[in-house]
Amino acid sequence: MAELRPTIADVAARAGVSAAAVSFALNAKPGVGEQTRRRILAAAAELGWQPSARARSLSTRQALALGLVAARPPELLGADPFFPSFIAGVETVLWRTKQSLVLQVVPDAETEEAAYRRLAGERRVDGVFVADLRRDDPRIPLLGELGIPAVTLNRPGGPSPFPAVCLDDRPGIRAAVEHLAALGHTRIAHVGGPVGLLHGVSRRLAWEEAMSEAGLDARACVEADFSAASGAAATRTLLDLAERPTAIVYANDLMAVAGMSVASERGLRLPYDLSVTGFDDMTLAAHVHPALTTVTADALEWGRTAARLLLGLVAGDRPDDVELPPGQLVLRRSTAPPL
Amino acid sequence: MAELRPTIADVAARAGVSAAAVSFALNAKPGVGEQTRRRILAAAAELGWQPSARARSLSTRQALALGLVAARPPELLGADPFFPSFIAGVETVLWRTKQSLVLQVVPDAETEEAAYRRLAGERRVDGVFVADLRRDDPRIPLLGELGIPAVTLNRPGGPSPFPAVCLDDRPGIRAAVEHLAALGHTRIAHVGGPVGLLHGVSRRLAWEEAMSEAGLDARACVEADFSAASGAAATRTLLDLAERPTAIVYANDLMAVAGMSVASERGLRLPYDLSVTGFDDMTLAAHVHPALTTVTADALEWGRTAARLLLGLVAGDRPDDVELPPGQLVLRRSTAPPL
DNA sequence: GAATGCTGCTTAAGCGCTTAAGCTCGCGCC
DNA sequence: GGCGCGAGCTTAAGCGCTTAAGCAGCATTC
Repeated sequence: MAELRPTIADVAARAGVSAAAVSFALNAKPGVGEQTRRRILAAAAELGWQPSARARSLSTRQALALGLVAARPPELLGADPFFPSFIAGVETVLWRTKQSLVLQVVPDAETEEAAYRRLAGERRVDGVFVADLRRDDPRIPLLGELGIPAVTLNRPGGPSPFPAVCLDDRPGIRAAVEHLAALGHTRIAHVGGPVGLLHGVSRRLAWEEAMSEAGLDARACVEADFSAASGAAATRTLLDLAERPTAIVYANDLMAVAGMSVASERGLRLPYDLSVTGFDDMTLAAHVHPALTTVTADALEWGRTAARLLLGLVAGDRPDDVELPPGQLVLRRSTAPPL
Repeated sequence: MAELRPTIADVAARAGVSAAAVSFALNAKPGVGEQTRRRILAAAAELGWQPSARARSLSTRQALALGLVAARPPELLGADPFFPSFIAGVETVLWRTKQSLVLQVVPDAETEEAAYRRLAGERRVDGVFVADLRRDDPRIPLLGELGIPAVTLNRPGGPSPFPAVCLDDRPGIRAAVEHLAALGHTRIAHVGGPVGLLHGVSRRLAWEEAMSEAGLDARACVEADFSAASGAAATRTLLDLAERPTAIVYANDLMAVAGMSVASERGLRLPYDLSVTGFDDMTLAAHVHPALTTVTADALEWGRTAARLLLGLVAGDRPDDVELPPGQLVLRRSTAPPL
C-alpha cells in the first residue's frame, strides 16, 4: 500500500543522471553543472527524497550522532534540572548539523560502563559527552581504550586525553559565603553533594576556602546526594546542632528548597532565623517563598558549547578546553542579616 | 595507531569459517553446528567484536532505535519531572533489546513537525513516541502520512491509527476535589494547564465534573501553562477574587508549589487559610512545607509500557491500547478543613 | 594538429552486515 | 549401488549510500 520510499536511484532516474551525480549534487561537491544540479534537486524534492542515514553512515563511517549516558537513579534524573537543559542546549546545535542525540539512561555506574561500551562498540555514535565526573573516573581510561572521542563537563581530576568544557562553580559558592558573611553571619553551614562527584567536592572546598578567608569556622558541613530527601535530612542534622547555623549554603537548589521546608516546619522564619542559598537557579527557585538566593548555572549554554566542541573533535580538530563564564550569585529573599 | 576495529570478516577468518556463518551464529539462527558456533563465539569474544549497528541496520532495514521528540521550551523541559522519568522507563526496556533512544528537543510546534519528518525521512528510528497531545493534533495525520509506527501517550481526540498507552488523570483530580469537599471546602478553584493540551483540558473537565457532582460552583478556574511562573500568576489572580477560594486544585505540582509560595508571601497560613493539591507527585512534593497533597503519576511505568508497545508495533504486532492504573491521591499536609 | 587540461559526468568498488540460494558431504534407504 | 535428503556450511547478492578512478567532449596551448 504505502509504496517504498524512494532511494537515490529513483532520484537519479528521474533526473536522468547517475546515482553518483545525485550524491555530488546533494552534498554540494564539485563536478556537477549548475543546470544538472538544479534538475537533481528538483527531482529529489518532487519525490520527497531524503538520504537514508543508515546508508550514509555505513559508507561515510560516521554515525552522525552523539551519545549521552546519564547514570542517575530515575527519581533524581527527574528532579534535577541540569540534564534536560543541557540536552536542550546540545540539541540546538545538533539540529543544524543534522546529527542526532542518542540518550542512554542507566541506573548505576556498572551499567554505565556497559552503556559506553555498547555505544562505542556498535558504533552508534561518533562521540560522547561525559557528565557527572567522579574522582579517578573510570570512564576516562575506558573511553580512551574504546577510542571514541569525548568531551568532559569540567576537567577530571587526573590526566585526560579529552577536551573539557568547564564551568567553575567555586566563584558562585564563594560569592554566596561572602554575601552571607557581609550580612553578618558567622555560623554558615554547608550541605554538599556526594564527595564521590567532582562538583560535590569542588563546591565544598570553595565553601571551606571562603569560610577560612572570612575568618570563619568551616566545620558545619554535611554530605548529601543532591536529592531533596537528602537535603532535608542534612538540614535536620544541622538544625539539631548545639550551635545552630544561622545560614546554610546548599550545593544545589533542590536541597535548598527541601531544607527551607524543614526549617519552616520547625517554626523558623525564613530568612530571619535562617538564611539559605542554593545553586543552579532552577526556575522554581524564583517561585518559592522566600525566593531563593542562588547561583546561576547556564546548563543550556554548557550543552551548546559541549556539542560544538565534540563535533569539532569528531571532525578532526584538536579543540582546546573552553572555560564558560562562572555562575553569578542572584540575590533574592532567602538571605538576610541574622537576628 | 589504534588498529581498526574488527569486522565480521576478521572474526570469520579467525574462526576459519565464512562471514555468513558468523552472522548465523551470532543471531542464533539454525545452520551452524554446535562446535562451530562455540568456535565463532570464542573468536568474536577474543577480538572484542560487536556487530556494527550501521551495517546491521542497513541490511535489516531496521534502525534499531526509537525516537522521542520533546517540544517544550527548554526551561519547562528542565522543570517538569515527566520527561526524564518517562525516558528512564523507556530506557529500561530498550536496554535489554539493544535498541537505542534518539531524542530530539525542539523549541516549538513547527520545528516539531520538521523533527518528525527528519527522523522518519532519514529512517533513523523505527518508531516514535507521541507525548503532549494537542487538540486535533497535526502529528497524527503527519505520522500516518510518513508511514512510521507510533504510540501515543493517551488517546488523541480524533481517530488515530496508532495504539495508545493511557493514564487517566481524571480519577485523581476528582479524588482531590472530593477530598477537599469532604473537608468542608466549597470555594475550590482550579489552575489548569493550557487548553491546547489534552491533559490540560482533561484535568479541567474532571475538576468541573467533580465540582458539579459535589454541588459546587465551578467557575473559579484560571488557565496557566504548567510552569511555575504561570502557576504563581494564576494564584495571584485567584487570591485577588472577591470571593477568595479556600482551596486550589492545581493541574501539576510545579504550579502548586509556586502557588503555595504566593499564598505564603501574602501572609496566608497553609493549609489553614488555603488548601492546595498538585498533580504528578514529583519528588519535591513531599519536601515542601507543608508537604503537598497530590496525585501520583507513574511516568516510569508509562515509559516502560509505551516502549514495549512500540517495540511490538514495530515488530509487526497489532497491539491494543493499554490502560495504566490511574494515579492515586496521596494525602499530605497541604490540605485541611477551611477555617 | 597533437598534446594537454578541464569540466561534467559515469562506472564500479566498497562500507559491514544479512540472507536466499547453492553446494558438499555423510547417512539412511530401497 | 544409486538415490534422496538434511545438516552444515559457503557463495553471492543486496541494503543505499559515497567516492576514487575513468572517460568523453571540448577549449587551450604550443
